[in-house]
Amino acid sequence: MRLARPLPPLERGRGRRGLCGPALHLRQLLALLPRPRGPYPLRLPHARGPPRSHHQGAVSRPRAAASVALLRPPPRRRGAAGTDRPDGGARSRPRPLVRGRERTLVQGVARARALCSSRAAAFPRARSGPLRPRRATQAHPAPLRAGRLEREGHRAVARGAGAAHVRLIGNKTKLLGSIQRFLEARGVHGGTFFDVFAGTGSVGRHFRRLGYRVRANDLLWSSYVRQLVYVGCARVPDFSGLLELPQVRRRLAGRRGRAEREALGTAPPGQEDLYAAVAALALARPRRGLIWRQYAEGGPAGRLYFSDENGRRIDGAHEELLAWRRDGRVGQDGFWVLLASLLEAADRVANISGTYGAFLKRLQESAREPLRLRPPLLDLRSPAGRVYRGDANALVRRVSADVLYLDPPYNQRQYAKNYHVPEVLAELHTATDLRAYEAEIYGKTGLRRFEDRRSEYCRRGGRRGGPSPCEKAFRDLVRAARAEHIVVSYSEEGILDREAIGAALAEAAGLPAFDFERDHRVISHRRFRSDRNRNGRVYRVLEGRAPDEVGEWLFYVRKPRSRRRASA
DNA sequence: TTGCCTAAAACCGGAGCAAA
DNA sequence: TTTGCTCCGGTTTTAGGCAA
Repeated sequence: MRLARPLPPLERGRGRRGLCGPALHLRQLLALLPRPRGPYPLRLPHARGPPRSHHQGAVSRPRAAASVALLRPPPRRRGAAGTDRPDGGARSRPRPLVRGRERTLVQGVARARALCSSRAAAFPRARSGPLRPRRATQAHPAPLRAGRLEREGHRAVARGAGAAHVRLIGNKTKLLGSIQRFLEARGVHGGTFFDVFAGTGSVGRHFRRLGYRVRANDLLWSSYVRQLVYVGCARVPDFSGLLELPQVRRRLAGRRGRAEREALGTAPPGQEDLYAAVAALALARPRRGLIWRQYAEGGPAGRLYFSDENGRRIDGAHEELLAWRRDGRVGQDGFWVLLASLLEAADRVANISGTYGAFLKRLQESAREPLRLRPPLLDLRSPAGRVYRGDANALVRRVSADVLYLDPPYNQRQYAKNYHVPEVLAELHTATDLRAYEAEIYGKTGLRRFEDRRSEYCRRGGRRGGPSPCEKAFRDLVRAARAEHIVVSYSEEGILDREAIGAALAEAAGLPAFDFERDHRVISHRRFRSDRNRNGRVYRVLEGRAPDEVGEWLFYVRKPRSRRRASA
C-alpha cells in the first residue's frame, strides 16, 4: 500500500468534501465488485437551494425541449406499479440524455426512441441472483437514477457472502461510463488520474481498473480509510503475526469462529489470512466504549444510532484492533483494511434513514441485525494509487496529474456533520486523550465541531453580486491545477451555475471563452423527492425539463503547458 | 399484485451577519 | 434597529425498490 505522506494540519476553508457521497453512509465501494468494468458513480445529497431563474444552456431552448420531449417515456398503462400517482407514474425509469459531439441530435433522438420503445427490455426489474457484468464502454450509458443503487447495490451485495457493502447516499447518478467516454472522446486514454474530491473513491477506482495511476483525496477520515484500502492497497496485508496469537487461534478454532469464518465464504487465493483476521475481529469481546456511550441504545447519551449489542460489538472490535496494532500484531496496512471492514459493517446496521443527520426514533429492522464484518474486496490486479487527506486547493498545487477530476460538493450541507458517526469511528484511533475527545461530543445527535472539515464549496454567500466563497474556491483550484486535462462533474442544482464553471475553466486555460458546444455535456436524470405535493408547495421545475428532472453537468478543458507552469 | 423496507431530500426553527 | 438572507441542526415523510 502506498501511503502519501500525511499533510500538515488543515487550514480552515477550501477544498473540503465529505463522502461524497458521497457517503458514509459512505458513498461507495461498488466499483470493487467482481466485474471488470461498470459505471457506478455516486453523488452527494442535494440541499435546497434558491430557485434558479432560468436554465442556462449551450443548446437552444426549443432544441433542448424537443430532445427532452422525445426522451420522455411513453405513457404507462393503468395497473402498472405507480401509474395512478399524481406525478404521472414516477416509477418510470429515468431517461438518459446526452448532448453534444459524441452523439448528434439525430442520433440521440433515434436512440431515445429506441430506448423508450424497448424500455421494459432494456431495464428489467432488479431481482436477486447472479449479477451480470456490464461494460463501461457499452453503447448506451447506464440509466441515471436518483438516490438508489443499481442491482449491484447494497441490497444485492448484502445478501451475497463476502461482498463489500455500503449504503450509499446521494448516488443519484451513474456517471462513470459517461466520464470515461467523455475523456476518451478527447483523446485521453491513460496516465495519472487525480480525483481530488474523492468521496467514496468510486471514480478513482474505476479509472484504476482501466490502468490509470490514480491519486485520490478527501478530507473525511471515513473516506480516507476506505481509499487507503480500495485505491491505495497494492497487496494483501500480512496477518501472520495476528493469526499466531494463541487466543486468536483458539477463537477461530471454536464453534463460533468456524461459523464466522464459514459465513465469510471462500477466500480468493492468497487472502485466507485476511478472511481469518476479519473473522477474529468480528468475534472480539463486546465492550461499553465511546460508541456505545455516545451513539447506542442503552448508552447514557440516549442516541439511537446503533442497537445496544451492536454498539458494544463495535467498541469491542475497535478496541481490539487498536491493541493488535499497538502490539505489532497487525501492520498499518492491515489496520486500515480491518478498520474499513468495521466501518462498513457499522454502516450497515446504523439506525438512520440515509444520513447521520438524525437517528430514527425506533430501531429499524436492519439496525436490529447483528453486526457482521466482511473482508474488503481488494483490487490487486490494477496499479495501486496514492491517497491523500487534505485541502483540495492546497493539494492541487503540490500534486500534478494528467487528468484532474473535480466533483466538488455542490450543496450547502457540510458532509462531516452529516456523517459524523462514521467519521468519529474512523478518526477515533487518532485521539490521544479519549476523555477529552468524548467531552467534545455535543448536541442531540452527538456531533463534533469538525471545523477543519468545513468546505468552502458548500458556502453560497456572495451577496451584493460578488462571487460566492464556493466560486472563489473553484476558480482558485482550477487556476492552480497542475494537470493537462480537467474534467468537472457538477449538479445542475448546485451552488455554481454553468457560466461560472465555464468562465473559471476558460480563465484557467487562458481561453477567451469556454466552448460549451464542444466541451460541456448534460446528463439528465430524475430527481429523488421524498415530499408529496402538499400545502400548496410548489416544486421547482427547470425550464425545458420535465417535473423532477435534473441534470448532471460534465465540463472539460485542456490546460496548455504554459498555464500549468504558471499556476504551479 | 401486495406490502415491507429504505433512501435522502424537504421542512422547520433559530442563530448570525450585513446592508439599508 | 430592522430587514432579509444564509447557514445550521434536528426531524420526518413517502416514493420507489424489491421480494414474496
